[in-house]
Amino acid sequence: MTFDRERVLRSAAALLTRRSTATMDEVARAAGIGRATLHRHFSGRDALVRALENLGIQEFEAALDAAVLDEGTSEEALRRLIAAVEPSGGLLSFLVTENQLFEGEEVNDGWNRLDARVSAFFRRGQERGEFRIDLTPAWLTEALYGLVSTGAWAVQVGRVAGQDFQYMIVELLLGGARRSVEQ
Amino acid sequence: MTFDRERVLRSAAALLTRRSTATMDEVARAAGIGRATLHRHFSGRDALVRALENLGIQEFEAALDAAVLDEGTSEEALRRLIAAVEPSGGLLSFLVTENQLFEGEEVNDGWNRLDARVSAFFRRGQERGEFRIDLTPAWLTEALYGLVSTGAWAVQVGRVAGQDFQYMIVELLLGGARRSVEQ
DNA sequence: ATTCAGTGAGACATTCGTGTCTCATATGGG
DNA sequence: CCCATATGAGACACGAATGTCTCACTGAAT
Repeated sequence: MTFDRERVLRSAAALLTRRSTATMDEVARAAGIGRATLHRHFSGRDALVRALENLGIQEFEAALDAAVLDEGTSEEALRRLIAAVEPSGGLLSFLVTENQLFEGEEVNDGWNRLDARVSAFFRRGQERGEFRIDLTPAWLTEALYGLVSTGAWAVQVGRVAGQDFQYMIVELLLGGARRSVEQ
Repeated sequence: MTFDRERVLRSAAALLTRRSTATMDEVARAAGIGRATLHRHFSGRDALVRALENLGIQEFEAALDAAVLDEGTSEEALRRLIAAVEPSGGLLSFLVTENQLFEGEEVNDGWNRLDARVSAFFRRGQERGEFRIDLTPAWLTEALYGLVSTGAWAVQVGRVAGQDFQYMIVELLLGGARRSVEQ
């Protein structure tokens, strides 16, 4: 089979999301390639995880771009962001729970850049009077990550229907569980 | 040093939350005991993680009991639950991200029981008209776990002040980020 | 048909974590 | 004060995963 880097990384992400301790051999099998081939393209397990980090950062950044957060109301922008980020949910879920491992410079640079963008988005929303000011942008950012990660996990294990992913996350993040007069 | 099972489990949870791949030796060092002693009390790594699972389940169950969820409004009950669960935040954070590894029966029994209680709480709240009915109890349950876990993590790495833990989680879970007329 | 780059399978040595053991030491009770 | 229990440190073998290598084979381009 011809080597398809993108495909290999996808299946690796899917597998590692389920079992973060999966063997290099298992990762290779899951991708339908031999262990030797896997090693030819990723010098080691670290390199593989690093590549997954970069892929996740790149996809999240692309989602941020695609969502054009400074257009329309903050609520609309958030809905666009969650929609854009959904396909990367599994990968992000893996990275959020695994990012504890690395302290590489470029990786942290990448996350810091993303954090800054998301955080700035929430701050803008607060300044515009669309978001509550008693919840810090840093916390809202973390909560966004957490909910996306939790949502992707819940969908993967079948606790939540895949078609509800966006709605559940956005609605909870925006409106919370309380039943208010507007609902 | 005299062996303190509780203390060892606590430090193990704290360490494993940061790095889930930490060595048995590192776990022992972190607890200030020798590796041999650790092995004397926990026959192996599996047994250690299993003990952490049981401790977490036990603490969460105690928190559920302490919160007397069927007393007062659902909102008050939720605030009590989050307050009661805060001390176990780090441990739960570890278990939530790590429970993917095990498929043991008793462990799953424990989680299923907890899931059922939390889920039933949200369903009751919906029936009483206090919680939105367009978010499923299963999702609210997962979101609760996710936010508690994310919150504990955010506090641990210093992104959120420890004293804000309860407020941030409860407010986001109940009211969301949107600024509404009642705020 | 030939060549050649890339692949899969397997063998191999190495590293690392684990689990067990021994022994000297310390702590605590009788 | 003495004894018993438990601990810490270290040595050891074992197993698993890793990383490297070789070799035969495939498939595609020339």
